[in-house]
Amino acid sequence: MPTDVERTTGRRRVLDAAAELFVRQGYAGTTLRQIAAAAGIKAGSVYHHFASKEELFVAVLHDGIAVMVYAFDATVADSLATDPVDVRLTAHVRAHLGAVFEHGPYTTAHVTSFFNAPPEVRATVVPERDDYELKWAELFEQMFPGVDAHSLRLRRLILFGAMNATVEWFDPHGKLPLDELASTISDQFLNGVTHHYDHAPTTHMSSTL
Amino acid sequence: MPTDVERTTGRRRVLDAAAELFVRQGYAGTTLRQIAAAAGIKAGSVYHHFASKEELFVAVLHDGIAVMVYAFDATVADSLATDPVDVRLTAHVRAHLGAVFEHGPYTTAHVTSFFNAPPEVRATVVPERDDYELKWAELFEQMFPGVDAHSLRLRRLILFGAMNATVEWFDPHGKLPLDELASTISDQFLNGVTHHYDHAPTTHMSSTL
DNA sequence: TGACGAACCTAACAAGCGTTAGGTAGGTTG
DNA sequence: CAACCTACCTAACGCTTGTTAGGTTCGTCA
Repeated sequence: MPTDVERTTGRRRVLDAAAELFVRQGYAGTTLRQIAAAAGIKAGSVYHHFASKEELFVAVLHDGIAVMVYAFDATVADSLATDPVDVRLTAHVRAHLGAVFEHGPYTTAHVTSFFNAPPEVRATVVPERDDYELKWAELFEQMFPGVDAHSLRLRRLILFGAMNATVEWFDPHGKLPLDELASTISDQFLNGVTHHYDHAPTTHMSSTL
Repeated sequence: MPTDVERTTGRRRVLDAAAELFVRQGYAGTTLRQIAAAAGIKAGSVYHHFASKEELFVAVLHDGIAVMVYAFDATVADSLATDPVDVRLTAHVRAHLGAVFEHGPYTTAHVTSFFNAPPEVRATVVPERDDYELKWAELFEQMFPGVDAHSLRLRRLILFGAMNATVEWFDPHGKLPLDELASTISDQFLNGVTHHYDHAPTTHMSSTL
């Protein structure tokens, strides 16, 4: 039973192997010899497909964002602006998590190893990253028209943090379905914990010691 | 005007320098020569204080957790179990963020470079990490007594994700005060966005295209 | 005064790193 | 058939890495 890496060939196989290793070990922590071995070739042969380790890494990050952008756009195309906010948000959260957990290690690699990457590498990917963030910003403006821009940005970053941090604990092959995770995060974002078990928001719900 | 690193001496100075570099570059991306240079000594001299790079890194992570635990316990001591939930949660969120942004780079280093660290290093710190998580788990059980354990764990992980991800975008020297960030995250967690600008939760708030 | 330890230095080590040059096997195309 | 391309290999390069051994400086303390 071949793994995803073993099924593919050539350039794509190197990318797959690299992404998987970058996820766990980061950019600096992953060697070209490790990548080559995981792809079933020798280290020098990597240079037939990529000019440098840095270029390979950038290609992985690039693909990671592309998956996210595609998932976002597909969701926009699938949903109506007249849909209830909770339905729309859940769909987009689901799409983002789907990009992270269901489309290979590319998006995951982006989430876990972008921050620690060398500045030159980060600079290359920042514009694409901003594009994706802008999509969400516009979605939020549409969904929450009354809220001021600063506060809305803050809330959006909080949601992003919650979504991306799932890579550190969520197991896509575990008991909890991705759909459920998505709707929980969406519900949590819109209504909070309080709403869920007690209808008096915010004040004095537990007086037990 | 000496920086924090320049003020201290010896072992502590090495730790400070190391933590600061680990934050930005991760474990593998940071060299002993960089650390030594930032601490104002030579690479070989680091071994007078630490037996290996790994031990130095573990020491940084250890201190990072210690700061978090201390902040948590201090908050418990300062607040009453009869306080409203929002007050208690805000205080704990504030304490966690304070640990990250106001007590040197130790906790930040822990947040940004734990995941990518070599497995042996992670294994060393996991028990201490679990202790801290357990404190939060118990706090949550106290604050939200009606909610089932699985759901509560999920919500807690979502909050953790939101809090820890702030290291990637929040500027402690910027316009937004840490207090405000803390109360926003706390409010977001308890009540959600919806509650904030519209009292009809969850359904159909925007019908604009 | 002299012994001692803490804090640091210099100089080097083996191993591993990213990278390169030049070569080979096999398929495709004129 | 010859030319060429793609996909790899071998073998090495210069450099950096974590680490070590052996020395120096300097304050403390008996």
